[in-house]
Amino acid sequence: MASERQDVHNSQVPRICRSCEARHRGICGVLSERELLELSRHSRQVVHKAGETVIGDSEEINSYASVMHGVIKLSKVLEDGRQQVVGLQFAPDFLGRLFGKQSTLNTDAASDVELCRMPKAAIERLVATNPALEGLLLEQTLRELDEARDWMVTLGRKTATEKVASFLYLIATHKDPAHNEKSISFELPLTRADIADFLGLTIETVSRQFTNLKRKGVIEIEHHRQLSVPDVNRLKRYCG
Amino acid sequence: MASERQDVHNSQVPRICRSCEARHRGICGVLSERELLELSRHSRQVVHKAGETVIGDSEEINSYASVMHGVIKLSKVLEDGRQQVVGLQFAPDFLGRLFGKQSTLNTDAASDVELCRMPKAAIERLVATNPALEGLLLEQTLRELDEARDWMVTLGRKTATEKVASFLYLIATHKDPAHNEKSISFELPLTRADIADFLGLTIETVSRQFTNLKRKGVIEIEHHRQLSVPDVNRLKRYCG
DNA sequence: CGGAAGCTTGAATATGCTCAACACGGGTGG
DNA sequence: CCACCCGTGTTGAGCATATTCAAGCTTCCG
Repeated sequence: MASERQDVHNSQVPRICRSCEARHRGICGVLSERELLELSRHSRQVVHKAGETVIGDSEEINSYASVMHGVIKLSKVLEDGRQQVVGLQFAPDFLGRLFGKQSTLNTDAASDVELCRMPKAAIERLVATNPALEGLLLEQTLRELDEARDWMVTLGRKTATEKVASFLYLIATHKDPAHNEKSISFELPLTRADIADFLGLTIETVSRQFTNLKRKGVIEIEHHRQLSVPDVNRLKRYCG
Repeated sequence: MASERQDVHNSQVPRICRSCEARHRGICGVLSERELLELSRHSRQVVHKAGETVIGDSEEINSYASVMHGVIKLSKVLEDGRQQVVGLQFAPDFLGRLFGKQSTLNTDAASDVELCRMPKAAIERLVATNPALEGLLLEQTLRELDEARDWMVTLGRKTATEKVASFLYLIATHKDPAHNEKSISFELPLTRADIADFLGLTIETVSRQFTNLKRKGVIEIEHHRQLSVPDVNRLKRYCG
């Protein structure tokens, strides 16, 4: 699974980048050899355990990162503690609000996570000089905006069952975009609490909707986080 | 108020652009004289009455636009008719999902609206050749994403009163970003039905929360759409 | 004047929340 | 090895908030 990527001129590719997902699909894919070499000199791979905070709200930003492995959870918290998850990021997403001086949200590791951390100034210099990079970030931002707007429909207009079904559908299809199979089995990257915060529900309601969907045969719960969906299209019909 | 802008070489500025808000603050502000001239040749100002659809969901996109005046409402609809407003756009925002082949949402005139419509291909050519334009669009997209995420917190985690207060606060501060005054008076650009669809509530609940806030003295309802807020900071405290 | 659109209000209902108890599994320490 | 605890998840009973359904009001316009 984690086999090393093959480059034509592997010797030219920085060591740190050889087995990196983002190397081809992420932002580094649009960098020249020279740019990549320069950037890699100042980059560092970092690991976070599930639950750890990567960057807290209103912390100063002095680096960006690429998600290499795992799931990142972006969330906002009201003064009295109510929390809302406003985005999930998977490999090879770029992490960090471009041009932001300080963070406006919490960036947490939802699962165990590997990141490739890059200095803020270096990225911003590259964005200014490499239109392809700027274009790629524009496309990611547009995609995130699309996703956010889809999610607003879920938050504002769907019932609890539909919300949970929509979440499961999101995860199921994201894991394996080439979903030619009717059935899918996967592990949830989020706790029930995280799912609740994502859906604007309580833990209890999420749990009830899981058992609800299970009773209807839409999903099978193998082991709390380990699920399978016998028929993805049937699941989709519960998404509202 | 709607006085003509003064340019150093006004003669070089296309006639159609002379009294345009977007000319300086919007996308046209980053175009060269030559680019602007070329673009203006293929642009057309269009007017839409409140309630009219500018672009429907899944319609093919063959133009972008700048908002010159009025408020645009972006919304999504579920199969059974449930609707969610996912964004509002004001002058001088750029309108249209870049690189999209067909629309993924409804674009409606919330108020009477003036747009400057520009051919899709022309804009995309400019984006590809003018990094400043690409940068400006990236910044607008990032701003929209920030707004969408703020709104997700409102949709997912706030009570009906907080939602309505948040909406009023949004409109009040957007009208007059230099809000040195304690009190503000303004006209709502949306009907109760639109507000409900924006907030994920029913019309009735929105109405009840208006009278609720009125009774508490947080707002004064002069004439349905015409409101005044005696103390903006007091309103803010109801936003959760 | 009649009718439609937009808004408000009331009463009954339903959906999801709160509070509380319990189940399960993994880790720690006696 | 067992006892215990803690984190995570499930389930139940009662309750609160927002919805539904229904009626009525005002304003605008033909």
